[in-house]
Amino acid sequence: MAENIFYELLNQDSVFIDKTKISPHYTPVSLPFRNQEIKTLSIWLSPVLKKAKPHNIFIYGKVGTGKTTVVKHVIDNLLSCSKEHSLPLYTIYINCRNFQTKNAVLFYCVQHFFPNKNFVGYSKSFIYDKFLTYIKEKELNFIVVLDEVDKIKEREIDDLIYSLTRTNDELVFGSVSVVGISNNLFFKSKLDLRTKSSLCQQEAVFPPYDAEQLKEILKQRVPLAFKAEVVDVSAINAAAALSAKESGDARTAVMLLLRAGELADLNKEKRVTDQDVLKAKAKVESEIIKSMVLTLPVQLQLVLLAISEKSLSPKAILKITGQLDSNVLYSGEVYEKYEELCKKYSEKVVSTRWFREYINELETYGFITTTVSGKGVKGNTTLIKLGFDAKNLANMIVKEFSE
DNA sequence: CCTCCACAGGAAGCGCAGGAGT
DNA sequence: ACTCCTGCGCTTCCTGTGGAGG
Repeated sequence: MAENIFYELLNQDSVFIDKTKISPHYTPVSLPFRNQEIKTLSIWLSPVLKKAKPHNIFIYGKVGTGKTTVVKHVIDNLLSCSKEHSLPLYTIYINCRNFQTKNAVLFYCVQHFFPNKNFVGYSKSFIYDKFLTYIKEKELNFIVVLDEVDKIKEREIDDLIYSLTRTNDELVFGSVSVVGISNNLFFKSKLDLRTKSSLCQQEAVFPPYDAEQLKEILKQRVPLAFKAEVVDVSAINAAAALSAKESGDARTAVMLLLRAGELADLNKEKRVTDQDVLKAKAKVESEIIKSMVLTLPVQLQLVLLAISEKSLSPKAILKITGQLDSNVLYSGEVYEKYEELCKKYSEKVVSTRWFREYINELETYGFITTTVSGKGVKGNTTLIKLGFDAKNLANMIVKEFSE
């Protein structure tokens, strides 16, 4: 009989006892270094316990600073407290990555109110009416958490916030409050002035963790996820230091240890060392890039592929004179490559004008950096430099196209 | 200094999809 | 069911810019 590798994997000694405890999706019971934030948020939301309307709240902080976890934690506390006193509190958590328009958000809420009914096909005004009357009749204190609120389409956001807050004018009892969470610093400046003042009545900023704090967070999680004494102190230190240097992001710190543990299992090692963490780093990085690339529209993927393939070809390295960086490309030659690739994968070719917009977009996403041409180049062109490893990126995208 | 090159980026407009109004 | 309207992605056209080369 052929060997079934699963038996081997199942029976093999693992460094883990419970992998889920070290995954980024796990919500820890205690939230170290966030007591102040929990307290403030609780105070801001506490008016609902007196059936009053809390202010709208806006929370800003980088990825992996515990925003979502803290909010969910506070909401849970609030719910259990209001249940005990049988208060009409109703909360909904929405990740706006999946609901990017005003109607999608309202629709989700109404569907949440009436889980047994199907509202597909009903008009917008009907949905809003249903939303309003439900809150009105039950005299609810309604709190919507809009996570990643910056993902809502630009024109929709003002409308959404306006609709939600306007509801309060129609209510004698009950209320609607919004908790917005964002990791985009520029989000606030894009808002309409009135929206800004209404959404950001209360504001909290979650600072990144430093290396010491990350170390503590990991130390708390490690005994839950790993067998006793298998994780070296140096491994924890390395994971904390690496992610503190990059971003102060607890999510990557946790991911680093998870992947390091998996590497140790794969190599049948009994311990997780700092070497494993270092090896895991490259893996985690490419995972992050991959998830970014996969969410990109096809056309942007093609442009990115053109840039990475062009950076790989030796022609690009030879071409530039003197002191300029060897991996820099002209926008013109990238466009030619892009045209070529479009034909190859039978996709539409966009005009040069729109191609420039694509280039700008890729820069705002951080995939590339661009500079205007200086000396040594005739005319006025944009020089493009890839931010990531060209070979990896190219392989990743090509794989996507040949599914 | 002028002209040309190789673009940047604004303005206007086009075709289409999908929602609103009737 | 039908028109009307609107926003989106894109093209076309155009003016502006700064170095290279005569």
